[in-house]
Amino acid sequence: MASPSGESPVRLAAETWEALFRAQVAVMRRLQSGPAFKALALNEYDVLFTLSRCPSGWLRLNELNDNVLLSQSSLSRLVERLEKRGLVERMPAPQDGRGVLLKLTDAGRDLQKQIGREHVRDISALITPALTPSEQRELLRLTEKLRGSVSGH
Amino acid sequence: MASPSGESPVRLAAETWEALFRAQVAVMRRLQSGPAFKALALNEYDVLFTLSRCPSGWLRLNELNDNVLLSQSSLSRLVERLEKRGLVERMPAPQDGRGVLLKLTDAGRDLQKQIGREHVRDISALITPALTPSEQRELLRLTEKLRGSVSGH
DNA sequence: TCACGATAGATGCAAATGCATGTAAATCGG
DNA sequence: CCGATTTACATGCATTTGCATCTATCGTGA
Repeated sequence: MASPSGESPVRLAAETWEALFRAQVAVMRRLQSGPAFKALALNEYDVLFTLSRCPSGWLRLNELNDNVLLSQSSLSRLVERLEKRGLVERMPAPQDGRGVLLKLTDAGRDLQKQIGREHVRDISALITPALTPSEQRELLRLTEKLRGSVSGH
Repeated sequence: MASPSGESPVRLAAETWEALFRAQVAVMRRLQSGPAFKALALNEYDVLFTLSRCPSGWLRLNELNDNVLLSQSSLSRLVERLEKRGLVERMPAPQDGRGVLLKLTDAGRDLQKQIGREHVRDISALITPALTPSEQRELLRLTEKLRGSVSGH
């Protein structure tokens, strides 16, 4: 408890991260206990979700890896599993002989949509009673700003 | 892209969670690439950290499990590993014959402090340039509020 | 053009994780 | 007080993960 947070900038930053991380754990723990995660693990759903948001439909494996908290090799095998289950499709990258392009199959898109709907419902049930719309917008703004600063080198 | 976020409450909540989660992933990815995580995996450090913050020094295994994003069985084995490495000590719970109490050993406390220092430095280097102190305080407040609402049933 | 270093992804292997289940102790209902 | 249910933690086993390494391709400088 007790976070004076009027102290050193270093301490404030650490407390802020700690709070962000714990909130993420608390929400995630609740989400994972729901039925939406039976069919697909978090990281697997995350890959389908990211692909579903991709405008061109195709995404490079290494780009995917920036979004997901997984090592390169684990992502490689995760995608291999998704392919075996018929949820994603692979294609060698046209401009780069090393690369691999990924996209959702129809089955993958359907599954993502279905889980996504449940997911959104669960999230809303957790967030809406916790924060006012105005607070949510502020949290959205701050976390986007943080992410932009951190991943944009 | 495009998050008008003036739409439905459900959509706003989902976008807020998405942003929070991605920010967490982005920061965590950077932290894990640092040298502070060589000695100890995230979840292992997290256990030592939580124990270090515990006022009485002793913590029940199931209480620990609320803080960490791990299944009960995984936490059980993680603690077993930490004990084998001499970082934590176990004790049967006095009031409850089923329970197990945990505390840091001196070696565990030292290691936590050492990694914690590096950790705080890395976090500060990521957060401080991203958000003003005032923004950090607001993010801290919002995430603590969210966590309180979610974990407090 | 070609040797060299960097990058994308795959793979062997050991370690970590989760699910289902087991054991023991606590709690509850009658 | 006793049997049934629940809770806390441990364990067997299959799956997932990460590290180190490998192969193939790309980019670069001489």
